[in-house]
Amino acid sequence: MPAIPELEAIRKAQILEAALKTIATRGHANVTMDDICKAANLSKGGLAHYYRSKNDLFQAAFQEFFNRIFQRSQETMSAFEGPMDQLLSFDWLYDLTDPDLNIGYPIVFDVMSIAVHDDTYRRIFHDWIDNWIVLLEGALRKGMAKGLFMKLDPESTARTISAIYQGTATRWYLDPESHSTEWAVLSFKQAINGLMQPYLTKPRT
Amino acid sequence: MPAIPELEAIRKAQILEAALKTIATRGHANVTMDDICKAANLSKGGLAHYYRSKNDLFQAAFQEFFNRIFQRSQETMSAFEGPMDQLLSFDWLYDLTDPDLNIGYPIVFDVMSIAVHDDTYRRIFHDWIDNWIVLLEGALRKGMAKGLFMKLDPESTARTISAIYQGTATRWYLDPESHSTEWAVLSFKQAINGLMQPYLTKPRT
Amino acid sequence: MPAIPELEAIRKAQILEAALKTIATRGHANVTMDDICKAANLSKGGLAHYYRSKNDLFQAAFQEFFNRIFQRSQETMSAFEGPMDQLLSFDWLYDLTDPDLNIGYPIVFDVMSIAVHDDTYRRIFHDWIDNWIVLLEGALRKGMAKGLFMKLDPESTARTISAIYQGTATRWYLDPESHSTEWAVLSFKQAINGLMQPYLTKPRT
Amino acid sequence: MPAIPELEAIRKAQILEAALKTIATRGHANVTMDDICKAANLSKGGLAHYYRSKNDLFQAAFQEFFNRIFQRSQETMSAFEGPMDQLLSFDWLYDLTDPDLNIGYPIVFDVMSIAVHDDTYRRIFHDWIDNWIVLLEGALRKGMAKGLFMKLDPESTARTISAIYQGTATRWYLDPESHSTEWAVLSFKQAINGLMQPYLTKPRT
DNA sequence: AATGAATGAGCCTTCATTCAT
DNA sequence: AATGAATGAAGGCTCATTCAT
Repeated sequence: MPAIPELEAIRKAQILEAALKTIATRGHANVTMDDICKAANLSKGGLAHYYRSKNDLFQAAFQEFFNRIFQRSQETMSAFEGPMDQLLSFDWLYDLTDPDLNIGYPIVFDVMSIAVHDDTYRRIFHDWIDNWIVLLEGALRKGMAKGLFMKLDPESTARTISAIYQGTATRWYLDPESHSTEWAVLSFKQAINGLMQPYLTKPRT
Repeated sequence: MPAIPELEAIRKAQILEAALKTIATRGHANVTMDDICKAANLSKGGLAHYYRSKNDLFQAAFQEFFNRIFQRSQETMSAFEGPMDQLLSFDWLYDLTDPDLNIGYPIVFDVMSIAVHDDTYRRIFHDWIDNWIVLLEGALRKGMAKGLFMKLDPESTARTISAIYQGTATRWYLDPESHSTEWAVLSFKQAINGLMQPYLTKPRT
Repeated sequence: MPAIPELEAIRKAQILEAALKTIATRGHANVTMDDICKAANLSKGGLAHYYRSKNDLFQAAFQEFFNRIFQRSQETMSAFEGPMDQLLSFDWLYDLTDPDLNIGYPIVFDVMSIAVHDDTYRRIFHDWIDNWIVLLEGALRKGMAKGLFMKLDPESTARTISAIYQGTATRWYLDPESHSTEWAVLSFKQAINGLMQPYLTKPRT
Repeated sequence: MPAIPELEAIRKAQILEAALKTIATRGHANVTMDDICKAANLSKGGLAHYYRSKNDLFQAAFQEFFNRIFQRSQETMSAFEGPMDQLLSFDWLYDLTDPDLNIGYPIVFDVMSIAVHDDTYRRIFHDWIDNWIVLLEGALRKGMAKGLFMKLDPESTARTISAIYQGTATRWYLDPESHSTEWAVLSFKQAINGLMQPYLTKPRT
């Protein structure tokens, strides 16, 4: 009978937060359990009480991160009405003052590099993408229904849009001197332009 | 007075090859010097004779990889004449039977995740991108000069194109079940459509 | 003012039982306090309330075991009348369906191996042996008085008998495929034959 | 190409020696790898170079011990001619100044207690016993052939003799105050008396 | 009386690096 | 040039014990 019933949830949140912050700061390969203990103000044993192993903790932390990001994406998107505005709502990705994003880019790069060799992480990555796709698909379907967008396969198109977002954001994050926010936003707009209004173009084969 | 003057070059190539293969297979964070020794058919001491430290070796290996990739990009591109064909020549990225690419994706993911926390690797990544940009820029300038492409800032456009390539290729590699090669190629074509022939479109603001 | 006055005794019995079962199953070196807690359906703190330390608990458990075994030995022996029958009554040692014996062999092996390096356990072992000796001595004295056994030093002879019992039982337990119960019983009978009726033999020097 | 080809054998012997000495002194459950490193004058890494894990090392050490003991038994026995003298030759077991025996008793107790829960150790124990049995069987067969001993099943009888040896030696070692060497030797002689010359007795049923 | 959260020392193992040969 | 023996620091994990509730 725990004195504080929510203690476990509190501690786990505290630990995951510490883990994400530490991993984002140093990179998952350079993070020790001790680092996380210090960041979480807990002893080794205390941490072990909540997460059996480093692997367990890391997976939980990454999962937690993507849950959070999905939540944010959903909220931000639903703040807009127009389908194109919804697609463009993801320019919140270009704001490093956002605490989620601040840790977000390092985390995403870590997950991708791990996913190459670890199916569990690959799954985590897939799930995040798939969730993202569902959001984009919604906007696309609405836009197509309203005749704003050309009728294309919504899922495929959503995947393209999401890939372009990630491609440009990656550059923007890793080499901001050569890739300004303006460049990123414009690149995206131009690219989906060709995607969403192709009836205006002479399509190349 | 070495018996075989080129021995050093031979050994270094042998070691770098072993390192790249091993890193690509297991991920840089999981590779030990012993792994590389075995792959290179050399002893610890033998390896140490050519690369002072793990860090030195890894940097040299990653650098070697990007040199190779740049070489390949350049060669492949110059096999084409038309500017658009040159831009599209990078669909060799979608062939995992290519030995460079087979290790390429894991290496790139590793480099990006390290680059977040290590300026040396960030520089390696930058340089690769910049080299790539120069190639793309060349095709763009030619296309613009010939009136095939709208006149835009060539560097900025090259960066966009390269980012889109990487964005779609990333998805294609990490989740091939949901991202077919056809999807990747088509996504790219549609995206640069909006980019390269905007005079055919009513640009959105 | 405890609600149930016998609670302490109940809990201690419950804990000792759990400890013995667990130690017998896994070996004392592999048993954690947590293992015992689970077996006893008690929490760490609950257990600590009754036994200050692991060492305390283990000693109490081993002591409890030997008390129980002595009790059993005494009871079984007194079910017989004839001195030789009493000596032979210890063939209850060859019945692993007996719950005491089931845990008994592992416990005895553990105690002996600990006793080598720990005087407290050595004492526990000694006391058990001495108690056993007293029982055997009784039968021997009676047999000698009745003229059934040759007159020898009763204690020394009791120790020999007990040692032979343990020697054969050890083999029987650790390698039953090569040491059948019949072998054990017969070995014992033959051995004490030479011991108890030496007047029938031409003693060797 | 090692400078000293026998280095591995030397180091392994040195490590096994250190391990046996340490285990015998403190008991296997209380021995750390560090203890053994110190006793072997090697660093942790140096030790790991020769034995992958604690488990590996311990098994090798115990195996080494029993090999040595068997060797000794064989040599000692073959120094005698007469079958009975050969059976009695094992009274070298009652000499703790013997360096093998000094560590031998603790090792044997450890092995038995581990064997209860670990089949590998059970096997080690079995093999030792079986080797011992072969030696004793040889003497028995010879004695039976010469008409010195009653004709019994040699293996079964050898097992009885060996069990009695171990039974009495165990007491002698663990409680020397109550079990003198004289007691042990005499106990053994009397016991096998009943075993080997039963034609002189009125066998009990 | 009893819980279980928390501590922190201790241990096994891994591994980059050094160095004698 | 090359080997591989040896070092020792560092990390993940276990676990007996303590203590607030």
